Amino acid sequence: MSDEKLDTEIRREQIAEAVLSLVAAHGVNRLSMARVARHVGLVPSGIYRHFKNKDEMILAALDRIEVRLQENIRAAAEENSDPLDQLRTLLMRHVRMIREGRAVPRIVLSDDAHSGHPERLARVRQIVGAYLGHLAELVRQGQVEGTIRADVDPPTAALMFLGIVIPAGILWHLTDGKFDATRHAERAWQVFRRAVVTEAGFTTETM
Amino acid sequence: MSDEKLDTEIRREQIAEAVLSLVAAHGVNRLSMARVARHVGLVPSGIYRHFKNKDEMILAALDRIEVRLQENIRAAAEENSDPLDQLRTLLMRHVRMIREGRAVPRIVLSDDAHSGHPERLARVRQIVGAYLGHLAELVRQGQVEGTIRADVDPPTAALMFLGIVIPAGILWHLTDGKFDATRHAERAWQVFRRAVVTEAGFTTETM
DNA sequence: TGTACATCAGTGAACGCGCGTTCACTGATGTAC
DNA sequence: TGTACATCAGTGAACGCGCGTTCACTGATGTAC
Repeated sequence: MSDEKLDTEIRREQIAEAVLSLVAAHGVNRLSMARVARHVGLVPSGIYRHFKNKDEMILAALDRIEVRLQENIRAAAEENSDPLDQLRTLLMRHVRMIREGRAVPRIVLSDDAHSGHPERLARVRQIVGAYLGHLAELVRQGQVEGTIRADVDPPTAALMFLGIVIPAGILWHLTDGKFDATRHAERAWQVFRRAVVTEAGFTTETM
Repeated sequence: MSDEKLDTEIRREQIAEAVLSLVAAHGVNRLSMARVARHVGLVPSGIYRHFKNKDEMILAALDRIEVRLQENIRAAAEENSDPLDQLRTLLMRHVRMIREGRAVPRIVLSDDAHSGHPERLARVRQIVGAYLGHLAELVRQGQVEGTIRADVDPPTAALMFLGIVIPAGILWHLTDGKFDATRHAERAWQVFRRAVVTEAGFTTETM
């Protein structure tokens, strides 16, 4: 099939990326060892040189998802100092992730596909939990700095923030990309922002 | 297996309900003809007396989901006159649906499981679209009556409303029911309401 | 009320298929001498 | 610089399994006479 022999570290990365792009295209359900193998130019059994089994292969893909989410958070923090601006940047990055394939939400949110695979479920729970924790921390920072209302419960706000992104992703996918996720995110952000911002935050910011 | 012979109409209902409860318990992925058959006391091939194939069986389950959603809307309209109160009632009914098994969101939102089944996808799109339309209409009514801000885009508000429910359902399921969806819904509702209500609506309502 | 018959829900064996996984193998690559 | 060898990524045939679906059948039920 392929006449090249590649180092297992390179292959592992290649395979994990193949998993992400196949999930983006066809969903977790239709992910098979044969498809993944074909995508990287191997024969199905070749995958087993690099991963013990399908579960471990998917766990490797989850690792990469975690990295991407952390990169988002870091980039948002670098580009903005104000927590509300960081949230806005994160929102737009999420929309881009949705439009670029939706692998991340698709693999993270299809609990269905993970049921019966406790390790995967635990990993997803951990990734989502950590991400929500980051978001809540941003809300808390905004409260300390006085731009976000003190009476907002940070975990609630964090989940509501995902509540802009997740349904948008679902609708985007349900309509084959016809739903305008960007426009929804922008409009929803205005509404969300109005609900959590203080007068101080309102006057000092532009968006 | 079963010594009873039942009318096909009764069986169809029974089977569609079995689909819903099995999806609630194990997800769309693990739904098999054999499981459904066992659940209603039949042998797998027995299902084919009542449905042409698996797809048609699932479409029948989708019909029942649509009915339940419409019942929710009707009940909310009967219990409240004010659109904002109707939304709040719907929210709490959604939370109850989540806690009672999550079959509705699970089957509606697992686009994964529907990919490669165009009829199912189209039906889900139609059900979700109609439901969002109802929600947006409630927002519009509130604007006419002056309790909801005129500058809120009704479809955006409708999707944000689902943005309270959907992530709550996902988290509830991801944590095996440990996440308190009711509390989240109540807190998120306060935030959502504050973002869309007018001063008139604020003073005339209690919640 | 009793009998013959048509209907049709339920059965169980069998099918082809795609799946995840195994295993003995091949042969390219890098290393030791 | 050239040769022998160990390593190990990739191969392809084979497996057992659960799946959706089919089909000839059985036998309970309701109806016509």
